[in-house]
Amino acid sequence: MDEHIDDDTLTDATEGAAPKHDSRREIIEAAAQCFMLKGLDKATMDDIADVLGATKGRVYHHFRSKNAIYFAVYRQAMQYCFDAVTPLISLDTSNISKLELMAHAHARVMMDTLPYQRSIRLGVEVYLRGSTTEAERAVLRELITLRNDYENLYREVLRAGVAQGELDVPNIEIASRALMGALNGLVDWYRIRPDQSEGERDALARALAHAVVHGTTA
Amino acid sequence: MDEHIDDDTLTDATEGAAPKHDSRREIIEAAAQCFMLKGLDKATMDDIADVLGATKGRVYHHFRSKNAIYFAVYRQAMQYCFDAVTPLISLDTSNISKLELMAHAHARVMMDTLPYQRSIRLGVEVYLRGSTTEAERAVLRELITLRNDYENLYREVLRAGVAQGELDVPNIEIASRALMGALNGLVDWYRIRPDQSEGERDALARALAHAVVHGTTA
DNA sequence: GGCCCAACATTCCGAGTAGTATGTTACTCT
DNA sequence: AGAGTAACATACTACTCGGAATGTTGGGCC
Repeated sequence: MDEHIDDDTLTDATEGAAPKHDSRREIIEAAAQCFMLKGLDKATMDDIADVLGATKGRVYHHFRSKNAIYFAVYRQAMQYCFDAVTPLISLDTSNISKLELMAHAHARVMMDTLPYQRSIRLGVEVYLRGSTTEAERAVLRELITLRNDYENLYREVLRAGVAQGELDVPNIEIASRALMGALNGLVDWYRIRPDQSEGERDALARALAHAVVHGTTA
Repeated sequence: MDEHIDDDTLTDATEGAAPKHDSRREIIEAAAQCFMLKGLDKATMDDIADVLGATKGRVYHHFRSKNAIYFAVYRQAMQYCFDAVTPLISLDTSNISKLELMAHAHARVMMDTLPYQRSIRLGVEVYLRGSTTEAERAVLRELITLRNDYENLYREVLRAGVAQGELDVPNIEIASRALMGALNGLVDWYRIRPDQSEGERDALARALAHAVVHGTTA
């Protein structure tokens, strides 16, 4: 009767190292593909199932709702970002080069996990407006916090860089927003070309990292 | 029988200076509001009509489909950008200060016409995937071209600035993408606060313009 | 070898919604 | 003044899609 929902279908409590459910991951992957291609609303549960060569039954066996899948995709997308950038913050280099390394790594993640990143870009707050349960809103708040924590990694480096005199950032809050905007915007214009090599993607990431850190002035 | 659709419901051929249909503008305005608040799919035709205190009849009298409204919103959003930035490109200043002025103006437009800018951000290509008519796709291509023309304004200034030695931009294409990404990202985190003054919004735009042009290095 | 349950597949339904068809009003033009 | 029409409102339909209820199967377990 009290209806509290906090099972792993919604919270997806950082499951152990065990592969556990490979099927779950496949569903999340398929969902990310569909969300990227058709949008959050236009992508139907049948679409997701079709990608897997299955039916809705399989999807609903692992996720209780479409929103739960979206949450899982969102969480996975953020996880990719953390995994790529977190190791860099403890590096022993100047803050400016650290910042560029982080930007480079982030750009790489945007390209390498494009379906996930595009999916979460299609409106975090705008998707699910009003018509959601309190349990869902709680998960959403948690995801927003997760994203905020990630952006704080950059703010910290900016702050340290200013303190060290390496960086000149009049407004750290604005600068970090600009930084993330420029980096995340990659998913809007980047297109996967099958003929592009690993080196080309890396050069692209490097160029973007340079642009966001050094700006355009001589 | 040949079914060619190119009336102004879709193309909205740059109508003369006459106010002509004020009702049309009101519908576009209401639609932008709804799209921003609920997303392109979740916002229903009834929602749009409700904002106007009217019914679907009025909306469908002026627009033949929901997509047509979205196109109109998109076009209007781009028009706002052009109106604010175009006059600046003929200014007689250095390219670097011109670039900053353009960025500043763009940031202002993002804030001042937020519903429009947020609407067109909710997926231009992703919205309408496959299930659209050829006539609609033609309009979409035109809108993409429009956006590309706008971004070319910035590329031109960047190119000129590099030629003059004022700017240091290794990759103009990437730099322009980063620039637009940082500026457009404003609509993702900017929130209208009724207590904020004109000066505060202007300071915000100025700070963002500084950040995107000068980067973070000392 | 029967039990049991996870992991699906099948079937169905009802709510919500884009679009249509038709009715109504008020204004203009002659 | 009445005919025509722009500018809506009302009423209705057809269809999609999320979700639930139920059926099926294969493999571990004792």
